[in-house]
Amino acid sequence: MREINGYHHGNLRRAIIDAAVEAIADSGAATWSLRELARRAGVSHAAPAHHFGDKAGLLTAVAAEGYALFADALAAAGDDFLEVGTAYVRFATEHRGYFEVMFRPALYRADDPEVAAGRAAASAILARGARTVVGDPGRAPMMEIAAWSIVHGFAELWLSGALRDDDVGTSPVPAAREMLRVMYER
Amino acid sequence: MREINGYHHGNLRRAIIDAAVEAIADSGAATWSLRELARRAGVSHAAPAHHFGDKAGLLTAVAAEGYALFADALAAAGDDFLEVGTAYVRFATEHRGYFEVMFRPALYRADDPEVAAGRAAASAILARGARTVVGDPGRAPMMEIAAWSIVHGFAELWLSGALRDDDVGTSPVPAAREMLRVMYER
DNA sequence: TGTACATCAGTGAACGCGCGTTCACTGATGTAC
DNA sequence: TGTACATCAGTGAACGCGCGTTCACTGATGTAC
Repeated sequence: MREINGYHHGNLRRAIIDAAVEAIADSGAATWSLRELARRAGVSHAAPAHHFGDKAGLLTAVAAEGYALFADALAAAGDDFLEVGTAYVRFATEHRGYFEVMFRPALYRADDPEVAAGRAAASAILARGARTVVGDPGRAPMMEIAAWSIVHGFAELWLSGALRDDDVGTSPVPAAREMLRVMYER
Repeated sequence: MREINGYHHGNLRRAIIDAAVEAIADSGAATWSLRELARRAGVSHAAPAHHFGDKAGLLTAVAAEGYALFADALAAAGDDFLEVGTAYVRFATEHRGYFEVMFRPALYRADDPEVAAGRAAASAILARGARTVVGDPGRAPMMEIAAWSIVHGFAELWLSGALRDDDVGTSPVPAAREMLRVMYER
């Protein structure tokens, strides 16, 4: 798997998080045990607890890292909501391991400061993008929630397989872009 | 709990499903064991396996019943998408135990015929409603997916607690109706 | 109406297993002198 | 440069526990005669 130079792993924390994200993408956030994850990462079964305490601690780290990556991905898309919204769906589908944890706060410690900061950053960038498709400013708050809902809903529906029969299953990102274009382009 | 007349429970299947839906609404679909559920339902620990085989079997029954209830709830809302969409969010928030299972097909046997029938029924009613807010017929397929995404996304965001800071948390149904009005009313 | 029997929903003891947790230990690395 | 020591990431054996599963049994109900 990863190179191991001697007794110390060097990147055990990294290896465990990567294994967790991979396992979640494969089969959900709750199907595996810490021991199974340790096997997957090729480390001793006591290592995950050593670094993260318990499963919630590990998933808190996954959520924190996920929100940071998510904020970066949205920021890189610019201001235009068609681009930001497409980036939202791209992140969800290409990093479903992170995404599935991030939006299931019962799995982790949602009040963790690093998680909260990442979530706030992502939320601000998304809201900025959403403002570009809000017409009447009096309707802004609801239009922003609608914009968030549409990209989030598309992502969740695709991840759950619900859109697989609608010729959207194979390439969610272009389909999402097309949906946003049809919906928002004037 | 429920009345038990003698040795035979009479409604053990019902009691187990109800306990499952309640447990899922409380803390997610994967946090409990069949033994814990049996304790909750006040039956012997072997009873769930007796009726459903395993957890996937039980969750298949939950999904099947959920889709049937869901289709009924959507049908009762009529044709107007503002009503159907609002009913979608109402069902998700008032029956989150069912809803959370229905859209996580990894938890159950998604190819179960009863599940498939209920899902098809619900989908048809939702699509009929969505057609009332599609403008240009050439854009219909994508507009229908957008309409589904917006109500599904709102429901998921509310259930995950993501909208709790936006003054939407306490009463999701009126907020959803308002969102749909702002988005779709001409 | 009464008896005998088949059926089957539900029970509860027993099992082997994988789990999280604990804890003494290992050994690589950094620092003081 | 060399030695001694502290630190700490990571190990692996051992534990008690709750789990799913099995299986012989219980007892309520329906049916045949």
